[in-house]
Amino acid sequence: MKNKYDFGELESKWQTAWEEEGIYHVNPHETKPKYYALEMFPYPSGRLHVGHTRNYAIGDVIARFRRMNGFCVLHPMGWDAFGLPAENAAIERGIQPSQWTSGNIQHMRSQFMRLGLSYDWRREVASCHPGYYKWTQWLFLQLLKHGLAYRKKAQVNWCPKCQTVLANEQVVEGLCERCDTEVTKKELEQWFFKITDYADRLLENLETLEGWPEKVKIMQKNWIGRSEGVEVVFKLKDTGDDIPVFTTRHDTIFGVTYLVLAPEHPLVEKIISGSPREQEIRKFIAGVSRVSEIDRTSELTEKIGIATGAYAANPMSGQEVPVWIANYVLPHYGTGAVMGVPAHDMRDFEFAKKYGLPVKVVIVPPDQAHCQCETNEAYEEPGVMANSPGFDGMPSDKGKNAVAEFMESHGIGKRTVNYKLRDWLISRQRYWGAPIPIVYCDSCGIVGVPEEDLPVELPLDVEFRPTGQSPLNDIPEFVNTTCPKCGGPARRETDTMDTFMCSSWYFIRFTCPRTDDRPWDPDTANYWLPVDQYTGGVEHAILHLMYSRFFTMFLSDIGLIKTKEPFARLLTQGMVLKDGAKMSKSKGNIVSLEEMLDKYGADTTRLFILFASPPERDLEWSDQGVEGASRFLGRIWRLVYEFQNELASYDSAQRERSGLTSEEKEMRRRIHATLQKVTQDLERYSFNTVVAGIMELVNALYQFRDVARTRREAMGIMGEAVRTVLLMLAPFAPHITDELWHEIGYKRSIHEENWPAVDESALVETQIEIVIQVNGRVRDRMHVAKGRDSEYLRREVLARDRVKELVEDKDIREVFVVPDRLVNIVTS
RNA sequence: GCCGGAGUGGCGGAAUGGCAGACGCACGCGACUCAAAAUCGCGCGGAGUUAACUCUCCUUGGGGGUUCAAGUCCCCCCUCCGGCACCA
Repeated sequence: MKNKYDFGELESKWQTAWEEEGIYHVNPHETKPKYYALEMFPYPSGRLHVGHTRNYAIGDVIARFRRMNGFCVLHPMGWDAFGLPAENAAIERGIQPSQWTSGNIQHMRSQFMRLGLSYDWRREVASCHPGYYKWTQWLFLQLLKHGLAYRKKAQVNWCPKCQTVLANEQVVEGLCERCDTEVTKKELEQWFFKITDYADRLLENLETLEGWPEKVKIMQKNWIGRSEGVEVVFKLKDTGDDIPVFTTRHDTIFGVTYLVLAPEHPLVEKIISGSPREQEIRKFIAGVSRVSEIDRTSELTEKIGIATGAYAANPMSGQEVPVWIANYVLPHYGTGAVMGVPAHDMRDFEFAKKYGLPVKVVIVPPDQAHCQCETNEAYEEPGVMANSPGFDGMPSDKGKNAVAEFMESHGIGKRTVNYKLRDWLISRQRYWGAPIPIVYCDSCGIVGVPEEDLPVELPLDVEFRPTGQSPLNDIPEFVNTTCPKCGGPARRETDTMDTFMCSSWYFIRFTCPRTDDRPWDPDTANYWLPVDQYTGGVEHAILHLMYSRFFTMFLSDIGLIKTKEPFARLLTQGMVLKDGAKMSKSKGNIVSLEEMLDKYGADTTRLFILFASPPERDLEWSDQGVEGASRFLGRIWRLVYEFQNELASYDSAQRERSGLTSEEKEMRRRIHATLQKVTQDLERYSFNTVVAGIMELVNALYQFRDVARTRREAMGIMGEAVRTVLLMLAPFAPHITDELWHEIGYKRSIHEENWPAVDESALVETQIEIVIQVNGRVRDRMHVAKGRDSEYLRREVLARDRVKELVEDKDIREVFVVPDRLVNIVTS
């Protein structure tokens, strides 16, 4: 054994050995309970950074801990390999997206290896592989078959210079992220998934996800944005057209003083054409639609509107109110028309003040007898209805029900639920994605590619023209095909799928990564699913995690899997910061993972990351902290080195447990108390305190070295301690622990060992320290036998000289005794 | 604006309502060494007090409260971080 910890040689040695022996390979097991540990698979951007490392280090500790606890652990890794950066690389460097991606995957896989992560690499998947995206396409067809995939016109972000569609994330402050051209909007036929059909279930099921952070559940809840209200119909005065309006405040219906339509509302055209102010209004609408949706929906944007000259009748009061058009009404939410109640809605109030529209108070605060007719702000709280014939005096919450019932019984409105959640637009005018398996035929229309013809393969050798258009359009062999129905000439869909689609089911594919006649084998998938522990960044709290839930619900509805929720427990780890800020190239505060691995090795890097901060909190990078982690591993190395011969020859069978000295007993107590704490802390993912606990034990062992040398029994305890330390540390620092495990005489890998059991008998303490307080302040302490009752403790404490001195001239009012803990004497 | 989360030594961070500051970093001292590094050991919130073992007081963003006892529970306020943001 070397006297010095030399991580470089040792780490690569074990990585090779583990891979050769396949110790992390897993298959369904008949008797062991299953455990599916998963970390979010990365986009192969080029290299892993320390942020990734944190994610994967956390996941690896969880997987290894479960494995040692007798679970059959599925722990796979793969690549979310489609996406835009590959196309940018193609344009910038003239390299094929596929080549660029596979080069990155190779490099990053080797980085994964260097980190010593316990993956079953036989199960690796890449979403850009035809064997994978064949089934992504197949899933698209299932959605199509069940009426959940449909096509409609939608506005998309369009860069006139690049001649292409941009995703929202590619629009930076209204400009194209690549060429800084102002982004415009364009109507295109797009594919959508009807995720809104699942809105209620996505919301309701959140309550069943006990292992999810509250924060993520709230974010999803807000995103779904369910709101209950009524849809009530106003009639246009001249034409008699219906204008349905959605409101959650139907108790304020008598306070309506105007109606507003979104500029995109279908009735707008009919109302304005031929009106005397037609030109003026058209100009206004054009002005509004020029603004991007992001700016338009910002609260900061000034509310502007224009009167149409038309009037509509309030179905409850019969009162006629002017119809306006305004930028603050959104076409996609509710009915695209809003009733204006300035007295009880801040936005309406602001708008009414600006344009001189009347304010009519119909809700009075509960504590006010009379209506306050001069208001300078909207009263939005509940109150008592007023100026509402037939409903006056009703509390507004009751009034809502009464109004809704009245509307329903008179056929002028009905109760409705609205959601902020919109259908999922999955079309991308991109090359590097899974092609949408659709064919357009002049006689048959939209035709799904037959399942047996999948995959629709992406041509790999493509030319990127500076037009920025998807190169698929330029490949006649791809575009031109025959209609699967009629055999006539047809065109292929050239759009590809949103990459979130690829990542919405990969956790199922991992259960059967090489099955090629179906997406997965149901029995195997049902054996493994759901994922028991999912670990990843909180940035995916909404999109990825909600899409995956949607897919899982759909697949369970059509009987392809049993589980209704994909991830039983979710851990969202915090960011890695340097100098208080997120690492970024522009700030120049990047910590290079490669450098860390070269300089300190994987074990130290992992240990530091897990020790520096609790997993869900942000982590401040510290080079000195890394030094500390490195020093600790060196300390363990030297401890084992010092006792190697003795440890190798004293196996556990020779361990003496009776007739121990008090010092020896205390050492054994510490070993098992630490083991107990570490086990508990691992269960609750408190990795930083686990490491701290092991450090404390090692510190104690350094103090115990001289005792250990005194006799055989003591050395036996040293051996027990070292073995326990190595086992506890194995999930964190897998290389050094395996090396030392072999150095003390074991032949099998430490990663195939079981988690040690706490010896309860070692924990029994005979003497206990009792804290003595006077008026809540610690004034003394004493040692007594464990388990003494309150009466005994009270007597003993009051008999002490120190206590007598302290309470001398005062009356003792009360004495609180917490057995085995503390005594508090309260004096007057 | 709304919804989350956090605020504890010089720093990262510990603490089922029961000894605040575990563990690590930084720093100081000692041992080893010709010397340095590495290592091993000791100390380390602040103020005061004692010749000394000591003893006392203050201290978990600020202010109130509940309790024998509060970093922890309740109310109000401040700061920082994250998410949402005209959703009718």
